[in-house]
Amino acid sequence: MEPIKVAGITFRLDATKPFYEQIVAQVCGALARGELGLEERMPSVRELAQLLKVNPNTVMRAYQDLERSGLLVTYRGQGTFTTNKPEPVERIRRELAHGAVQDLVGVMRQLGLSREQTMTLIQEVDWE
Amino acid sequence: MEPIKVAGITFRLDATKPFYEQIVAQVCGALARGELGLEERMPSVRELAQLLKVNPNTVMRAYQDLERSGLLVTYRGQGTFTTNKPEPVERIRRELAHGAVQDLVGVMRQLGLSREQTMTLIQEVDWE
Amino acid sequence: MEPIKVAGITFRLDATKPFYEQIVAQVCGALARGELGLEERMPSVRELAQLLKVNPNTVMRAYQDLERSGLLVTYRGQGTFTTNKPEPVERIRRELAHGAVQDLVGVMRQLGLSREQTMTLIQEVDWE
Amino acid sequence: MEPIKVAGITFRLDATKPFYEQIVAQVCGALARGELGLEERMPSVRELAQLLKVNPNTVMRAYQDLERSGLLVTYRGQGTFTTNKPEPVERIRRELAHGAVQDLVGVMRQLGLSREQTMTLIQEVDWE
DNA sequence: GTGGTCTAGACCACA
DNA sequence: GTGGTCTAGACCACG
Repeated sequence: MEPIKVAGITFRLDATKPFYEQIVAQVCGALARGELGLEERMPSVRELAQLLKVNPNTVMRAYQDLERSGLLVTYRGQGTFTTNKPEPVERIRRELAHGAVQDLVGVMRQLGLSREQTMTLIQEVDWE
Repeated sequence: MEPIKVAGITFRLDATKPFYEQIVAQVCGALARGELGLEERMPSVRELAQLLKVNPNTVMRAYQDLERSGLLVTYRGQGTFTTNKPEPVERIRRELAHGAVQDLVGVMRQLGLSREQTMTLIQEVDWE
Repeated sequence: MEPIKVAGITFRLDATKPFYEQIVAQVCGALARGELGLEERMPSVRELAQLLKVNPNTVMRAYQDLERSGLLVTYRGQGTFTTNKPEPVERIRRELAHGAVQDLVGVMRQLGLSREQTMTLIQEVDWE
Repeated sequence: MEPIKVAGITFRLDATKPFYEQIVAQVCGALARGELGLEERMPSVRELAQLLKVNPNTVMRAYQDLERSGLLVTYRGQGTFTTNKPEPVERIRRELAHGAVQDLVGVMRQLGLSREQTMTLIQEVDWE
């Protein structure tokens, strides 16, 4: 519903997609856009769960996914931090962008639309 | 899986999404591209199930979804046919294209990419 | 689609309900309205099937239902005729009307509508 | 069967129509009559299946139909709830009432009965 | 715990 | 032959 800001990240959850995926995506986005810096402390699992009104297991799963991607690291007893290296951020950013483009191209080709027709549709859509 | 062609439709199922959704998408695509004409007979539920090596219930669910969208009609005891009206096909085509563009824009904005950067990525990708 | 007239009966079949039910209903209707008289010869199964472009089995089933209701009688080698007694016609007419009213009342009560509200709705609908 | 009450809904299943349609109709009715409120939790698929002594798939199909009509919403892992908006309820209510009246009028006209004769029949029938 | 997908196989209504 | 309903039971994703 209404956005929730914490530690430079703006979270906005809706029921149309899995919560943990949305958390992953929004942390990725904040890192990719530079709103969330490197080596910054993340809210704790329980803290974030409370803020977002979701089950702690859900946040846990999101953090685990993000660790697997190299975007977060957990220091035992210290908490969870964003990576100190820019490479994983860049890599994930490229992967996500590429995947999204591939998904679009898949649908458009299935519908028999050309690249030009697709570009026109993207020109017409509101961006901001 | 290797693609299976029947009645102008090419089916290719994988395990990443529900089978019935993939069947729906591929029938939609065949109609949208004109490879599957209006008022044509669809393979029977049992026949397609056997060809795709899935359960008849799975095919039936896909056919029922397509009927709800107005793309298929069934005549009692006669079988299932594509609609004789072009409007539903055009409508679905537009809906799918619009949805795919919206999904892309959502991801790109989240990553902080501009419309121009997105267009460049689309220019770079192989289309056919 | 377009109505087909034969022996005082007007047939109009659509795909939304079973063909045999529609044939039964339309023969009943023709009798109830007096458009089809008593002791009249019905078209043969094969003849009617051809006219209505349906399977002869479908017409057969309709005739059997009508025989069971006492509206038709078959004389071997002579063909099928409407009953020579007015009672079955009146009885069926009452049964059908009563059944239709019961169906309506069932739905209206389920929706929590009163008899008065129902009467108002019926007043508003086009009759002819 | 004897009626089964749960969460403000009274279920009564018989063999004359598909179970899932009867479940749909009875949930619609409970919503339309206000016996089932907005934003209320529905019994879980498995729970209702057990109560009604039907297969969970049958209940699920009913719930999915109701979701498509906008009467129910499901939250991942949380369960199924009635909508928080009154509009879909009103819309369905009108659609069902209108359809039932149309069905009645169709039969009555086929039997050659006038609006007045029909009104008389409705006056005579028990309502509660 | 929740709903969702899928299978295997039975039985029915309709043409 | 066609589609449609239902069951029993498995497995998965999500919270």
